Amino acid sequence: MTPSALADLVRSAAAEVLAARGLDTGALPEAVIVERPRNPEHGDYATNVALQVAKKVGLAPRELAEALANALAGTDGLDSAEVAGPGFVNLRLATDAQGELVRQVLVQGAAYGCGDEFGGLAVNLEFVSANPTGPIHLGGTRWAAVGDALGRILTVRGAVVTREYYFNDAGAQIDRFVASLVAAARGAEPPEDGYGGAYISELASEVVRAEPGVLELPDGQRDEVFRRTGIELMFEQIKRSLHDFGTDFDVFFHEDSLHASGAVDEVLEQLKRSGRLYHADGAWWMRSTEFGDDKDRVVIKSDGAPAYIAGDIAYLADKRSRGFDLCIYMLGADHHGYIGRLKATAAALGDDPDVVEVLIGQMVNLVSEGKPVRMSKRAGTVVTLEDLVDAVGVDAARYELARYSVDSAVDVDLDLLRKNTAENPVFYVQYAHARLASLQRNAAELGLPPVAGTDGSQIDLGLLSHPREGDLVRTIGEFPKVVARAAELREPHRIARYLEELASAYHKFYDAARVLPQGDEEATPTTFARLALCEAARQTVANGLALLGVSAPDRM
RNA sequence: GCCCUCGUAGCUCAGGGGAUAGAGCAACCGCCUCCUAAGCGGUAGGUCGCAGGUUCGAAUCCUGCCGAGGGCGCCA
Repeated sequence: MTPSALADLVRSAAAEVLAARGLDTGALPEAVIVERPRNPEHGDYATNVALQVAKKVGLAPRELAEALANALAGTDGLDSAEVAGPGFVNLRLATDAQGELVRQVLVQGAAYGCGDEFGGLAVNLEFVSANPTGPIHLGGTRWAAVGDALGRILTVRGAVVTREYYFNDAGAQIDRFVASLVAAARGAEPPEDGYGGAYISELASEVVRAEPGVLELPDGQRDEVFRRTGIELMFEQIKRSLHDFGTDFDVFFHEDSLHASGAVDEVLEQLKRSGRLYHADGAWWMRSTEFGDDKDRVVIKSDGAPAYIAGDIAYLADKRSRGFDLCIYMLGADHHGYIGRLKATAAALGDDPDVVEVLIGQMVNLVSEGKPVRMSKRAGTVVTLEDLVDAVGVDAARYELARYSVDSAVDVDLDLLRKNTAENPVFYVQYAHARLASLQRNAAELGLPPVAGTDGSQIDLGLLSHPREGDLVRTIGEFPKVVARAAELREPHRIARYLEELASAYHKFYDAARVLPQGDEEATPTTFARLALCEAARQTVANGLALLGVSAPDRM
């Protein structure tokens, strides 16, 4: 029995109890909470529903719990239902009903954990979007790992996700980037406010190699060549490192294209016509305060040039015109002021502000010798995506960055990276998968029929009666709920934390129970029941790691 | 000054209305003639920043304060 089936069972029993007493069944919560108590004495599962509704319907919590327990007692698949504490009902499943879950995982395979509560919602997920003026640094790397995982998680819960990267390839920032390239190519010092890292001179040489004679062109033409070629080379480098990191995008959107196509002018005209803009102090302002922003925003500067936000407005309009129901932006904490502005933009465009959802993640800090290291392109202390991957590999890097809530700032310890340490929890999880894969290999070598790919109907899963077996089954059973919750809250780290729990439950089981026959022993029904359980565990670990974009190795 | 996030074991962090607050790492003591010891068991380690409030019940929700980080441009 799955946890959700159990929850349904509890809810209908509770409804019957209330109805039998002529009480309002509407007092019941939509989703009854059935959770796994941390104390095993409190049963396999426990529900607090009696505590939640007793007051509403005017009953003592324990009295209601008592009635609920009586109604549940004797239900098919339940071994016991007992009242405890202030009004909890503790439940124990019959072993065969519990083992049924293993069969479901075998049948569902890679689809175990999927759901459809998003029902085809078209989601635009924009993340990383680092400026194309340099390589992806650690902050961007965090979003690459978390955003990619979120995309996978939303997808398996029924959303149709488009992953998008917004290149800010217009404006003064790019001008400085180009000027820095030109200076480097000419062997000059980088300009004030320019970029001076080693990658700049390498890029500059590449431009010269690709376009010989560029330095002899008149300044205007020369800069144009550096702009076009330099940006293109930088793009390629960024795309390549993201791809190598396992993060691919459906759309790389160029801010420049919004200006070139006239989309910016068009949307600004539209806003003027609809009275969303006003003219003051020589500039055009958006009335964003009317839509909850802190202050009105300049969208056309007094020199006539569009402000940065103008591109954002046109970009959102573009996303909506492409049919997205929900536009998610993943931004760093230094952009939290964007929330109000982007939502106001949606409102100004005549949209529901809720089509815009901004996820703010805290910063990634560098630590060395216990002290924070300030990242600086000039000082050469920028750590890039490649640096991280070189130090620990893609799997460890992705896992490490995805296992923390984005609400908490992450400290990356440079010394630890240099040590190439094996202290990362990713190994704990991957090792569980490798052990499980190894079990299936060994079973095959013993000539046992494979469990994977069958529906397990020939196997007596009621034999899984050891406490460690029950723990493992129930932990596996939590997976769909965890994925759903991660999708709902946009919190991929829940997957990683769950996997650590699952790996732990497996390692404990493995330690306590022998799976394969030893020596001259024959395979028994228990052998097959355990092999099925192990295959269900392996499948679940593999599905979870896939959501994080981390490999599930068969050997380590 | 205003806004956002955080403050939980020595360290890094989960848990975000439920029962005796958890994991990894670090420390200490045990466990491989046997399916992968990158594992398992045990010991030790806590005023969940502080003070009020809401509730049958608060680490969790609300208010204030303290501390840390990040924002508050006609920059992008």
